[in-house]
Amino acid sequence: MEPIHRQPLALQVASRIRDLIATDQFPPGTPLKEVNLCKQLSVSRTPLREALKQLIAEGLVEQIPYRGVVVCNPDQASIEQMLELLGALEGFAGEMACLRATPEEIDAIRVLTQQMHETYEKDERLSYYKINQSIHRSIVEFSKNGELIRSHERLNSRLYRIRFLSNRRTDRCHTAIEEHDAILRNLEQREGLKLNKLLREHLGHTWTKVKDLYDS
Amino acid sequence: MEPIHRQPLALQVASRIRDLIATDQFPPGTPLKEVNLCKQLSVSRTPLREALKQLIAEGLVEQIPYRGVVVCNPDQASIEQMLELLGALEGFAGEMACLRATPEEIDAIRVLTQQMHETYEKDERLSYYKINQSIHRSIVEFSKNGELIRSHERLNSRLYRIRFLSNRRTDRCHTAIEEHDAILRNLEQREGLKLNKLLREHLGHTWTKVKDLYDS
DNA sequence: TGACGCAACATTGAATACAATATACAAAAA
DNA sequence: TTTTTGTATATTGTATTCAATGTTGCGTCA
Repeated sequence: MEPIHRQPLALQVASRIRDLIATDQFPPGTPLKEVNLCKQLSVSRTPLREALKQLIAEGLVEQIPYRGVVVCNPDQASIEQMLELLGALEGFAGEMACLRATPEEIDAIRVLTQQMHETYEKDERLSYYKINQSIHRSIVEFSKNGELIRSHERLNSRLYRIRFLSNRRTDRCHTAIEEHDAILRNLEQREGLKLNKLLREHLGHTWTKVKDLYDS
Repeated sequence: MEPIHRQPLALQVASRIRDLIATDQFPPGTPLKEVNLCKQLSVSRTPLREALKQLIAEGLVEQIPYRGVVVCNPDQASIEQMLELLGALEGFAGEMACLRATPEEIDAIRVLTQQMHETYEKDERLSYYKINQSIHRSIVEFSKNGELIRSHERLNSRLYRIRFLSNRRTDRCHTAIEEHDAILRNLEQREGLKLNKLLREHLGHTWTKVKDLYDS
């Protein structure tokens, strides 16, 4: 039988705060005062503090001794570095996926890419964004490397907000679609090295879009 | 002016436990019982629990609800995946280092490589191990990507113990030395792609050595 | 008028107390 | 003898309390 998974309160609290940051309800710089949050979330300070410790370890918030915890406001350089690393991770994952993905898994990517086209045509920003994320996450999963999957997940969650804002506010661009077609093709043909390069460049383009958002 | 860095108790506790795990004083499977550790470290449960939360986030220990925290005992598959990822990170770091390292920084690698030779000849295992670690850490630093540096640091700390044991118990092998010479050469000549490949292979060889240790 | 110092307040850091849950062992029944 | 069940104990999960530290604002003195 499938065992029942329990969620300690601290983990639930951490997830909640993570979402609040990702959706910009807690924008960068927001001070996370313990007593306030306790009341809002109806938990006591101990599990809240443990949740904050976890978010600190994830790099989503930062703590200054005796000054409290605030939502991180990564500068351009940090975001560039994060995207550079994300590109390296996804590129490597793609390379491994070419070796390890099953035909059925590649089919799944094909379906998602098709859906991406449709949402792009209809200019459905949110769906487009989520499908895009699914594709990238799937490729990483198909690398079959659990450590890689977790590392990618953590880093991606820190970039979620900024990419979300970028997707919503910048003009849609067709090159991203074309790149995804190329990604699919190279995955189908198991061209690991090319796919690696392609994914790294793809993330590089994401950076230029995010940068535009910052500069404006 | 450089601000004064304070160390909250929880961070100090986390560092201490990390060391205890790395040096095998808390071997895998050791249950980390809160009240015991409290007394041994002379702190109360709150900072200890916060420290444990951090170690959980790092993947060094795992927690089962209402069952406590135990030191992780990664199986062969996990270690292989971790080393595979570490290779990808270091390879990418090397590639970036070729673009960004200063001549002085490359000099530093040269010195370390020379020292490595000396400790190898004298069969000074511990020094050899530490210099080897320094070289790899330096290359990653010279990538000038803070995110990459931190990711590498975290993953490396989880592998510290197993690599330490491997270094101590397996025969020394000359290919590792030769590989380091090649690494230095390619860094000097800014051959990013070759260095990337080289570092990935180098970590792959580490895996075979660790695997031998497990199998015996 | 400006700067220094003191005091009150706010907030985090740490410790302790209490509740919930799991495990182990023993007793009783089949 | 074996299995089951209940109870005691140990351990974690959570809440509350106390202490340490930082900040702010006001008053006083130069």
